[in-house]
Amino acid sequence: MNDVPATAATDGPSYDFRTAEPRWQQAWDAAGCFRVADVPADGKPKYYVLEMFPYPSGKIHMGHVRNYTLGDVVARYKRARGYAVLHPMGWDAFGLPAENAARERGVHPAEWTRANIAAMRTELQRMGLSIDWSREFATCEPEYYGHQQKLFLDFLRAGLVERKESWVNWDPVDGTVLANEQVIDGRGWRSGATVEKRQLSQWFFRITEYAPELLAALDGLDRWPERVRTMQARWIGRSEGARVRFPLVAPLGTETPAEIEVFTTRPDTLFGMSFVALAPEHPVSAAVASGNPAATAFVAQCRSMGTSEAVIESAEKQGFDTGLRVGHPLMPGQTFPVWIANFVLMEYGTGAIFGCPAGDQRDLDFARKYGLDTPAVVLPPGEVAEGFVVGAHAYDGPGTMINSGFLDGLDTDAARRTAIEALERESAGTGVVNWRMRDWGVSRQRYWGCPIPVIHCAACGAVPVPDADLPVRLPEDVRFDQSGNPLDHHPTWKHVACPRCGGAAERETDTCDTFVDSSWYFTRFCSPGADVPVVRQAADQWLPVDQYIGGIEHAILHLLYSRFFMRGMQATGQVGVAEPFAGLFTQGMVTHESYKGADGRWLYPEEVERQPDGTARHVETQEPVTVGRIEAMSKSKRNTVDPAAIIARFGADTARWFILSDNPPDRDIEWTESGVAGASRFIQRAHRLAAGVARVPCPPSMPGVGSASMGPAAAALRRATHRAIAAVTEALETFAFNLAVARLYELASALGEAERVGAEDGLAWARHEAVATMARLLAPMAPHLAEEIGWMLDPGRTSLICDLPWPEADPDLLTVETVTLAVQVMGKLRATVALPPGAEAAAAYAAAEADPNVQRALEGRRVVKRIHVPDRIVNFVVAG
RNA sequence: GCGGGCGUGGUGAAAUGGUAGACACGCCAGACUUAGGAUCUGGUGGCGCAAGCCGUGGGGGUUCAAGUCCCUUCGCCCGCACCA
Repeated sequence: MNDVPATAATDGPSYDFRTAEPRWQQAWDAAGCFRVADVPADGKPKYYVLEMFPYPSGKIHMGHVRNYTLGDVVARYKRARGYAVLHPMGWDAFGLPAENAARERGVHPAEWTRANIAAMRTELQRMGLSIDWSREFATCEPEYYGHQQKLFLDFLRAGLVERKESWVNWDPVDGTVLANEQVIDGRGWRSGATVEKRQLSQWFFRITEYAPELLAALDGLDRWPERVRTMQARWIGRSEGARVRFPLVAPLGTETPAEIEVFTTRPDTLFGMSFVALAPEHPVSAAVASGNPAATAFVAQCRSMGTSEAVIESAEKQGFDTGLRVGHPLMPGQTFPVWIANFVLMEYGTGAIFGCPAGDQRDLDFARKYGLDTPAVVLPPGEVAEGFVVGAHAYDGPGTMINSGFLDGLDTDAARRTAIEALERESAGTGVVNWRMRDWGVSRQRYWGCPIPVIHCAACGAVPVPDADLPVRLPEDVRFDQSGNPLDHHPTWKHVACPRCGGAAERETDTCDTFVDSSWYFTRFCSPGADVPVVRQAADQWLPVDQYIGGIEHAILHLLYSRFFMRGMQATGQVGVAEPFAGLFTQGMVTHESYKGADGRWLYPEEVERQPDGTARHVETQEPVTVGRIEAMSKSKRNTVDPAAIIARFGADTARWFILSDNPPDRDIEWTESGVAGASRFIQRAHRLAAGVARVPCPPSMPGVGSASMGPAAAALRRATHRAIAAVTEALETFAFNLAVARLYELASALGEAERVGAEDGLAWARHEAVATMARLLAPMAPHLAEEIGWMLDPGRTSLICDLPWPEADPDLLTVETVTLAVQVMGKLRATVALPPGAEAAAAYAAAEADPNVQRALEGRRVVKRIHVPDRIVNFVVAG
């Protein structure tokens, strides 16, 4: 069969993504390609792909484009590999920005949120994501948060929720509690008011119950980044040590404890004690302050100091001598002073420490400043006990105990154990494991959140809302024209009858931290329409999430809370597994140059044009522009590029292709005009190559590889095609999407070369095979183009590319005719030789030695050793 | 301070201990043209006419062979942090 000569590639229409992309999106939708059942019966293995769901701010940003493109590549690839793939999308729709919009623009949070969702849904759908949109939900709708209230009550009944007093950051102007992150230099981030510490009654999830398990199970999360596991482990913060009680020599009265309990990881150094230091918020500090203006002033001063990094760094150790003294359980008759110190944290341990200046630099600085003792107790290896004194630096390493009574002569570890035994014998302390993590306070004095389903009754206390009365709906008619929580100000909403006694009672007006909403949404996706939080069968089918993808910024809180929530849901029988996310991938950020105008204001990229000489000018004014750092896109720096504009101008496939190319997905990527243009050119080129092939009908039969009926160019193209299958598959399996892109560029180049060969036996068939394969390999990354190419090759087809199985490489075609071996002399490259694959060592040496360059390098030298790595390298080791 | 990561061409980056720089951007030269955000071809780590020499932040080591493994040092980035 004769091939029709290839026509020039430059004619014919260019790829019109503007019509093609919506066409294929509709085709996928009409065919229901990406829908799966809650409990499928098709026997396929399951794969649950999830990207962190977006907050509906109104527009998608490039971080979303990257996140959802990465997830879509995985979802489409796994689907082609024969998995039943669950790939849903929803909205993390509660939160403060909606309330701010209400205050600033008078639009109701619900209205604002729903409009944003509608706008963002359209933008996401234009990306051509393989999402089962029938599962979509928003956390702000009662159909979601009502079930969350049910979970809250289940957790309450299971003892995983409790109400307790706690210190909070209170913004007196906004009338609300602030998270630590919302307190900036001691002031509320919105109001600017000085934040007060208040003790409030709050609802807590008892996440500390699971601290040991949340820590231990990290080891099993072998498809999580090491970094994230380390961050979580540090957050949970397990440390072994002892609690030690020091009796007050003269107790302050019956209201105040008669002893001070400290936590220490170094009970071995108890004989090195020089003082006790209390946190300013410690009850004993408060008791001292109540009768002592100087102490009161000191405590107030500590409280006013910010907790920001810079402040801590520069803050000097400061203390206040209370005049109190404590006894020592292991040193009868001795007493030590009790100080209040600004460096002791109420949040960690017991809020009190014993100071051992010899073993802790902080304690040493403090002791030196206030003239306290600094007894040495640990002798570092190689030091002599006689005359050993504590110098400028505390020693916290291992050593031998001195000046420590019955511990003398023991090494540090043995002393630790012996000291704990002694403490326990004296009933003065006990060995304990201390955890840094604290319970999760979820009460927020906000309107736009999930109402906590509890009713406060003067007679019955906090009474759960009966299940039959769920959901507790947010009232729609609320006002945002005064500070504080609108739910509190509502004239009627909170006034209800007590479900237990029928008396007058009040609803809880606090709403849940929005982290609660995102702690179980992935379970809801398994059965989003159910009238219970989750259908157990559906949850068992899909969970855990096989691949979760999102930003590193959620490495701790969101992921830890979700891990806790799954355990709670397991304990209450909702789900069967404990870990929500079997695989986690944290993507890098999308960055861009930043620009500053002559007036010092940030400029958007579209306001700036680069000059040929590398400088930049304002598009309109032509004033010079300063090119700033390349950093994460952010509204404040205005270095953002709008995905909707990019998709309108270049198409979704171009945006997807660019965001996948160049950089590995876990690294930051710089968005550049030239990069996008390059991606766009490839999309057009691939289309053009396919069009050139589609113009010639595909011969019906496949010529045998290497047979006389197949020419060398055809054979080479077939090899390139099958190498591409193997290489792209490997790249997609390992999240090396940038390499998958590179391998497809190579396949396109091979097609281009074949195009120039002209007529050759078998080439037409090989070109069809190459293009058809390229379409399928492109499909996870540039799905619209893939469908378009598939359609061009076979306009009458009824199947979609996205429904085809993943191609398999023919092993016979992965072999090569010759391999190039590097020939080294003493490790230096001297030549390369071409040999058939699998050539024996003798043949390799012979070929190498025949090379003139090698001969010159070996001349006059004695070969003492020859190395042969098959198909790789020959190395001659010479003497002289 | 603690923890993690990263240093490779003009740029983004590749590289099971085995030819450093795949692929792309940019640049250079050429071809073509219905001048397009084209397309196609060739070239492009440095020095050198060449043979060749040098080259993965610096220094040392292991090895026939090191970007890769080990030690050390410098620089940058991210996270956490008065954690007892």
